[in-house]
Amino acid sequence: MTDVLTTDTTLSRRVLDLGARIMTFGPRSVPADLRREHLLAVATLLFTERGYEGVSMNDVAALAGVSKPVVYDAFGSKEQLFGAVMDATHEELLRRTAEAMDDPAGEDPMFTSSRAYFAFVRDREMAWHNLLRTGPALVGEWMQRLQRRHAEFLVGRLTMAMEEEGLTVDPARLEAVAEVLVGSIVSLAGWWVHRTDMDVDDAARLYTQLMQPAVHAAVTGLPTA
Amino acid sequence: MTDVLTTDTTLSRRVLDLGARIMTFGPRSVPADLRREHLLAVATLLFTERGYEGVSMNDVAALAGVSKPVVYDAFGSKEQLFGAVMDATHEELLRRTAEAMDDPAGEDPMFTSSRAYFAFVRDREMAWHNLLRTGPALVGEWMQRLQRRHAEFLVGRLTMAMEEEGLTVDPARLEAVAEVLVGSIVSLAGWWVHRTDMDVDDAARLYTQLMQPAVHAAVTGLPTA
DNA sequence: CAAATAATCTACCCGAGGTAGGATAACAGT
DNA sequence: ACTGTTATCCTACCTCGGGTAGATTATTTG
Repeated sequence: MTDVLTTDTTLSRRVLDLGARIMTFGPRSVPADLRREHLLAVATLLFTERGYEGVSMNDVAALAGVSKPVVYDAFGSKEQLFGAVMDATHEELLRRTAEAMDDPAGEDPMFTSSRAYFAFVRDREMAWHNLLRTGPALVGEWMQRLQRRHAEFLVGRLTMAMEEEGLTVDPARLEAVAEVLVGSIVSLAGWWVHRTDMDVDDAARLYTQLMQPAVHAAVTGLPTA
Repeated sequence: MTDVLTTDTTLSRRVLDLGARIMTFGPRSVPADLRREHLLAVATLLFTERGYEGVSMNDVAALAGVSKPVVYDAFGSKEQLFGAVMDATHEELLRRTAEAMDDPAGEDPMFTSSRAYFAFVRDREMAWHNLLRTGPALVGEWMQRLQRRHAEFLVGRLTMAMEEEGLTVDPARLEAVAEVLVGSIVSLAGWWVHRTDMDVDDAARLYTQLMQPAVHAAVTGLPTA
């Protein structure tokens, strides 16, 4: 509740800059888009630090030096405000990966873009966690726990399968494979569930066709196939 | 608010059964575990139909024919109640995929288990959507929108890459690949972010090594490699 | 310098999560 | 059977936070 300007300096920087520009307007009445921009910066800062339910609209208004209805005028609701923050943050993530794709000479774009992705996650860890992964914190974390559990289960299975064939694989790599398998099936299911032209078997076939090679690659250690 | 017993007959069935067993206790005072089981069934039903924020603790208490503190006695908070519901549902999902893995003779376990997964999603669509995917509904849906957007972006890129090499691929298949790529990188990043022994490049290398073959498989159409 | 419009504030509503404290039922031991 | 203890349950309340009504003040336009 006291000093908020702890972690992400670029975020607080932005808040302060916009705050300064607003100060130049004498008593009050600031153009709507500037206000909006400022509020967005403030909200991004707060949501990043404390997550969705850790921040009240009063907090946002207070830190922006303004009263609540101003926030509601600019963004219609808390969810829309949060959505705008997510959008902006995700936009930056996408931009960074896109740039990385065709940036240097020769390097595999899949490698460079995923590197950009991981780099973003690392140096904006709070944002990634509170904005892009677990919207509303506690329940979101529960969901991750479930995925984790699923992944652990798969690790067990994979280990068994490996042992049967007398193969040994780095455990960390197995974990990674499991994680990728869970993430991709969840994601694929979300895409597939609204398609009427593929039945369950089609989906399973597709999934297997896509991910089987990934598992294979992890086990044999071949870079590309 | 009126009839709740619309979609999932097995859920409402369970609620009614437990309700009946409770009726046999004359005036009142029902053993704690039975109460708990009943409440869990009621909550599962409601959350499945209306999602996390569509259901109040009052709703749960009312449909269970009981007063609010009873619910709070059994499960400490709304989040814990929802968590218990998630746990139980996810448990069933896991059980079904696990059974499918080593069930029949000979078939590829990756295929059979993923088929079980997709089958679950199809015939428990509300549960999958409201319980396992988007905990708190509206914001969760926003997150999915972002992933969707990311996937669409990738579809564009993949299409370009294909065209450059003079390849043509079924658009639906491209979408599936994109979905799988996004889901797996999100998931892998969530796993990796707490590891100190892998830097950004390691992560990107690993991801590329795993998923490159998946893309390749989609393009060439080879089932397994 | 009015009239219309934009920006802002104070004061409030209300729904929902959560709890305090008491009442009633079930059960134990004597 | 009676009494003390424990388990179950309810009524009545608190509080916090999202959201809004309506008045107030600034800014622009004719």
